[in-house]
Amino acid sequence: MPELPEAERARLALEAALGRRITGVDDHDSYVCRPHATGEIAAALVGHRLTSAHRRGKFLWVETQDGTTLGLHLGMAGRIEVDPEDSGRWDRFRVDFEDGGALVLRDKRRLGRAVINPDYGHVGPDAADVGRAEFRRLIGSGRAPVKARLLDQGVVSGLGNLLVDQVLWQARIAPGRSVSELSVEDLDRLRRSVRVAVRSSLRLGGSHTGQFIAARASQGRCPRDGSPVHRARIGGRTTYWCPFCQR
DNA sequence: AGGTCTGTTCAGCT
DNA sequence: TAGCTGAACAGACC
Repeated sequence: MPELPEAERARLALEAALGRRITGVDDHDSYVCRPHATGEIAAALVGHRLTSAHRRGKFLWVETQDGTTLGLHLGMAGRIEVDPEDSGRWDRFRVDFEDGGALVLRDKRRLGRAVINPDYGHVGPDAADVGRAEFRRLIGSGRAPVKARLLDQGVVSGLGNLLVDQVLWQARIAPGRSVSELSVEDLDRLRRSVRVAVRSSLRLGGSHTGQFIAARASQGRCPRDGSPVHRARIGGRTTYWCPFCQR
């Protein structure tokens, strides 16, 4: 379920749709395609070809040769399928190509999005390559719990609930700590953990591959020191951490 | 059976 | 103003 690594997999899948002439678009799902009226996305895309596929954090977009962009987001349960073998009631958005293939946003929960010329100006730098100075400034200001701040896609984009717990465990920082209490050394260590955890999850194939996530799932013990893992709601999300090694 | 959940956006509070 | 909560989406899983 989609965090940065799943979004990157989707971006790779989108590359298979490039260069092919669009002959039809099914954009009738008014929730997934809001704020567009039915037919608006079709009118913007039919007759064109997609030329490139991009991603920042969990936000995806493809471009056509005339400069139109189609923004896509996987929500909590979405997948991108190019040339799917079947179709069904979970296909919330569909682009058909002249060659008979298609690009589909398949999403049981309907939390995915398809938008023409989306404004992603509010989306922060990608978690995989956020710079040190930028990270210090964006994460370190204010008083929010550090977990809530890391989940804010406008600050750094790509981290979801699972990755953030993994990152904070690696950095040995308790999720409820206020960012105002973090030293520059804390912030730099946290940034290293963000980059390491994200790159590792990309390599291993998903946001669920972190070492701490296994302990979390089995409501077990900290892989580092064996302490019982605590659970609480922080930043509006269920959060697991080791109260012994995370301070 | 009812509660929870890997995401985003927005309204409404404090 | 920053930051929180709940609603909306709708199925899977405990």
